[in-house]
Amino acid sequence: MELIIKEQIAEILERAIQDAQRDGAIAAAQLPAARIEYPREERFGDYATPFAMESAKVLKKSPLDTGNILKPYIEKYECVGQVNVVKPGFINIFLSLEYLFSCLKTIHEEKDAYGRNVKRNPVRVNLEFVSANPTGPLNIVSARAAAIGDTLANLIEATGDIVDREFYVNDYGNQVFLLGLSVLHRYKELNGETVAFPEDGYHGEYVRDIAQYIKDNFSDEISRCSDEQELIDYMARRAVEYNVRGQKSDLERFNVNYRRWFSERTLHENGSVENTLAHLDSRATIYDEDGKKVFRSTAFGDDKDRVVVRDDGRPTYLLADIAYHKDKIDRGYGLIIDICCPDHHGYIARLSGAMKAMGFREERFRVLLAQQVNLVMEGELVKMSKRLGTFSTMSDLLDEIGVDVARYFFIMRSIDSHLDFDLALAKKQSSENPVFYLQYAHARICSIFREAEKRRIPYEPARAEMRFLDNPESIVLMKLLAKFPEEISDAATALEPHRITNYLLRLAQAYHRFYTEHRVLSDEEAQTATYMTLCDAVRIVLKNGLGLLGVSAPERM
RNA sequence: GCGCCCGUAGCUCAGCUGGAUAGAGCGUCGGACUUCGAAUCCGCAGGCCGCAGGUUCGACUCCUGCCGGGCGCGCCA
Repeated sequence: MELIIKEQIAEILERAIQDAQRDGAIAAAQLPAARIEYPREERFGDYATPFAMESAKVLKKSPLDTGNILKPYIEKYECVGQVNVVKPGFINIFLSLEYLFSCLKTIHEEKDAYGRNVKRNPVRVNLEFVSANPTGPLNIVSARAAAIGDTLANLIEATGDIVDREFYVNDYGNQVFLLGLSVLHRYKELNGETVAFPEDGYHGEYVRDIAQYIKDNFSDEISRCSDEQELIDYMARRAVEYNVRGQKSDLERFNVNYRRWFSERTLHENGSVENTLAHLDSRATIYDEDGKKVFRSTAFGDDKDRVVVRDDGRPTYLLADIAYHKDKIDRGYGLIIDICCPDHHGYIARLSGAMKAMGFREERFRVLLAQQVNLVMEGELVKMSKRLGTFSTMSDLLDEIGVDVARYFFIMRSIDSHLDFDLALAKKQSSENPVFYLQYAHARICSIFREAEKRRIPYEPARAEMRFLDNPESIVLMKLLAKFPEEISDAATALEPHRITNYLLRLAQAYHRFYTEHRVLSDEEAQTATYMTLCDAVRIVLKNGLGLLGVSAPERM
């Protein structure tokens, strides 16, 4: 059974047009594609097409006439209810009650799998997100990227593709050196030495923790370091280890699990960086300038060429990152998605330029920018800076408001918009949070089933009858349930996870409305069976939907 | 100066890739529990979609120019 209704309607429309042409009812001309869209208002219909208007010129017919000709051709299909042709020339299509009723059965059959598609030829997708420097704990922006990335991965998987979640660890270069230097300084302090703190060092309190951790566990190995340089390297390596472990556990707590943690260092050590340079060179995109190697990124849309090897022979960060992305290409992914932080957006042009230079098709590389998060605390803006050590960590946030609320809040806004995250509000008014609204709907349904059990009312979906569902509240609810797979598909292709939170909100709202209007457990057995079936379907979809968001669906609250 | 994101109800934001009379939550005000969970529901009020042009049957949506807010513009990562 085809799950995406919109695609079914599109097919029906195509066939209707062909049939009409075959019968000579409309001209056999080259026609524009029959687009399917959603009417602005529900009362107009479930789906609409502007086809009659768009083909007016070619057909030399008024849109209303075309619409009326097509109407019977569309109406003869089982899943189509009413078809209306209105004012400017829209053809509005309603789904039939029979069809909606049949969707309830589908939901009960598929249960946890409802909404999930199976593809014969799934695309392998690489989704890289968070990829914060291993120089400290994860902050709030990383938390947003984590929620968005993981949810997006869930959505793409639900459409039938295969997603590898990946975290790129920048465990190489100057920042790591500075980290080592800072830790060494704190380490010396622990041993009673006093020296000036490194200028660009990391001031955060956690650096002392790392120093203490190293002192507690690795004193022996430290005593074997022969000089300062070796000592710094050692500190850096242990500190990275410590931080990555911390980041990993923060993310796991947040329900985010990676397929792979990719170390930048390995690219330098196994020759990938050099190979990538040679590869780019072989494609004539590298030139020499003052002893440096420069990538001609302007040939691929960047506004400036970029140095990839310094005059002292050391590769830049960009070259390693290109090597990393070459590695992804070589692993055979059909789609590569990066979610990066707002302060990296100037970087996108040169990287996607490199992808083009390596012959990777443009539309198969997507970079999403997870916009900034302003943490607001009682009306005050909280500044976040790792360097200054004045940031609030992701783990602090989870302590404050919990995983469910945090994930939901980060996902509920479009990825493009800056997010004002009012911590005090999220915590204080938690009972009025949208996430609780959704969870409440779920718990409420579970409660009905507990009540039924108590009263020894059996659950008999087979006895459900369509006639009890012919009322506005049930119809709205069934339409939403039927559209779940379509919502997933739309959100996944647009790479916009926030659409699912909006959808679930509408579903919960429709359910609460249904609940106030209709008594589920009544003396009429067939009606009870019908409404229990409907409620169960809502419960399944809520649970599956919340699952995609990584938010729990409690049975009682 | 250049580039990216944003500007929609008092506040926070949707608006499904150009469609019909612009929506929701919170907040304000007014209603609804002897009955399956009132963490709920119903109703009222609230708008020149930043401004000005352009594209067309039709623009919150696309183009151009301004105004305002945020971020970036390293051979740091």
